[in-house]
Amino acid sequence: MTITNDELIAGIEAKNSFPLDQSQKDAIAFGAGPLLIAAGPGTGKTEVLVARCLKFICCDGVEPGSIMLTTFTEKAAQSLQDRLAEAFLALSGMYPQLAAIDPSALRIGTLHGLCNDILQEYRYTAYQNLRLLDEAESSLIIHKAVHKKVDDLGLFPALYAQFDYLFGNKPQNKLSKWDWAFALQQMFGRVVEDMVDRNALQQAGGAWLALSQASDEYDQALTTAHASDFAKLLEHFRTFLDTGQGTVFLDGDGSGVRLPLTHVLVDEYQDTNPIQESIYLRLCQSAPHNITVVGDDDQALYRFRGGTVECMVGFPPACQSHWGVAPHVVYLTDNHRSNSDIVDWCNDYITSFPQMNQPDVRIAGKPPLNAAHGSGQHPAVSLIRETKIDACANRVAQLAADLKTHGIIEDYSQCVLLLRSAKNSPRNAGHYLTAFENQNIPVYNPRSKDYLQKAEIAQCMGAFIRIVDPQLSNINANLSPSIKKLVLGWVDEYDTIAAAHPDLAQYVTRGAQEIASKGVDQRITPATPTILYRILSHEPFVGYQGSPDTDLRLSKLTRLFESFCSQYGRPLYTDDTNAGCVRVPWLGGFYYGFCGYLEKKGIDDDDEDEVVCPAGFFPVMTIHQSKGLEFDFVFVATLGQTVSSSNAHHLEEDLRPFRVSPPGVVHSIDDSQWHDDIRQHYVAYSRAKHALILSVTTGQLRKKGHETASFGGQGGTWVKQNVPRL
DNA sequence: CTGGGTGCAGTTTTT
DNA sequence: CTGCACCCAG
Repeated sequence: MTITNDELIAGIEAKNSFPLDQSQKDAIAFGAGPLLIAAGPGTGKTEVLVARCLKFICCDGVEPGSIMLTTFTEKAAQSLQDRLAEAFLALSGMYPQLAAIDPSALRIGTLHGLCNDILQEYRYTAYQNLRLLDEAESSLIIHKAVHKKVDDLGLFPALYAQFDYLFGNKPQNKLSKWDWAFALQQMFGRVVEDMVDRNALQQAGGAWLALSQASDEYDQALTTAHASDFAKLLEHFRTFLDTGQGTVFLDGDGSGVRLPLTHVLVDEYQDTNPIQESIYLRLCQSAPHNITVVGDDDQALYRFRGGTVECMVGFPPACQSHWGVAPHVVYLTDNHRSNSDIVDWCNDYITSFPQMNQPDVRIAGKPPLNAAHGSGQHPAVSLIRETKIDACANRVAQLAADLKTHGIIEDYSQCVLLLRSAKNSPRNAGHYLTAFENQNIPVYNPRSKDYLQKAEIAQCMGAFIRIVDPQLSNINANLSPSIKKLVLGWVDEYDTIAAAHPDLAQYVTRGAQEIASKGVDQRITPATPTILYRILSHEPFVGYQGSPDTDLRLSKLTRLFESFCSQYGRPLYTDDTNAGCVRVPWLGGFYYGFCGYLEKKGIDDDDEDEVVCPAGFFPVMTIHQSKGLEFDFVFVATLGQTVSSSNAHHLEEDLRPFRVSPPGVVHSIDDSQWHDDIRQHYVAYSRAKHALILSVTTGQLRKKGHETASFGGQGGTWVKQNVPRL
């Protein structure tokens, strides 16, 4: 029924048609107990994780239903699932004895997804009939319900005094309700994700007590709304694990109906947060603690959402203190991605900073990357340097065009331009986008699209406003200029298309008339979200259907609007005192709450397809987006920024003394802001296969190693090689 | 190449 | 308010 480890390795190698290196084999074949795989960029960590999972199933005879495999994003989970299925298919073709195995019972997904499934599956009482809120919906609840409670309790001054960094530089008297809502949301999330002890907060008094009281109000609001947010989901799951039902989940029911959970594999462990760490350690509490964690401590990018590399760096001591065993550690160092000059450069870069050589910053004993490929003929790491950004941008675009005309690349999608922010503004992608346009190079930049300016959104919102507030009489002086501008822009957009779409115009006018004809406090039909759906059932919206972008954008809008309506009341009523007018408080909520959220936070376009970049286009993306990807020619720009701390750094530090389980590894804000900035550059630089080209202005280059993380810790003296002109 | 002044714009993102 | 791009003077 099973195969040997050697057969498995041979099978994987035959499928890939290239051999695995020795550390990859070691990682795949390691037996029972905790395993830490420290995998540098391009070392095949996903391959190893998939193979190790197959080893459990095909060699050790572990029931697939006893294995849990988690990753960080939905997209990564999907790709893991695909690769596992593909590899298993190949293996069972080679080894017929595997045919009896059904790998579909394996639990693969994001931790959030799996926790949600399991809690539903076990009908966990505290999680029954709860609606899982996305970030926007949770903001709306805080804006609507929690803000006022916190204000009534008089907690704002204490909270502002302690958490002023969450408000930029705004003085307290200038803060809007949304400023508070977003700040509170960050605090609440952090309290849960860092497993902060509420009792300890209470006893500390002052701002800490205020935070604890505010968090209670949020909990109350969630209970009232029968809802949970992402962080609370994990909290529920963590609690569940210590209940009787949780014991059944962990140990099985003995009858074989519920299988015990015996093997856990975690990808991207460097981005794990404390509550996730606690879940993983609890899942593997039974000996022999079969947990495999994979990641690269040098590529941690997600501190802003609670991830702390310290979980990964501190994994060996955590195993030691929880279970009294040290994990086996395997380093994957053979880089199969980049030309050896780039590998050398990356090794130099990451080690050139004294900050990275402090203890407990990187995993102990981590060797440098080892290039599996040789170097090419052309310079692999080079510099485009001009005095101004637009000149840099022109040279990048020129070089891209030249690469294409000289046949060095076949398609622009073999390249990428990496930036911290891909927004279309002069500070960010702006100059580059114009330069590409001038060279007639088509650009793929999903993050530069501005959702709210899209015609279909504007037309739909404009039509809705013309129904509920036809004279725009509730857009008063108190509404902030930016919200007003957004809303009036929508109405304009609708007005200009109304004549060309008489059916829609008629529906809108009739709707408005119907409201106008009602007396005070009359119910308006249909239900509020339905009005939006009816608008969308007319032209031009019907004609938009079938375009995936547009569909997705509109469905995002309707989902958010529904959630707004469930908070602010539906159906609509006419006002108590003004006949023929929608309730003024509702309109206030609509403009300040709903439109305010859209204005302040914006909405992102989803990139729906699996393709990284469509053929023929030159991709422009954020470094975050590029994580896990590779490109032949990598251009990196927006370099040279001063290293600075984020809200996440401060919240993490402020709440650390109150954590249920204090972290084993701690760094000061001054240090960790450097670590994070260096890691971000490292991710960017290590994407390149054939060539890495830095695009910098002389001004940016003037900053020395002690001012910016962009150019290495020795004052950037090793960035010498100018890119040759073709 | 560097010091210093002016004017303007204003992160990253996943569940 | 801060920090970056850009400009000018030496």
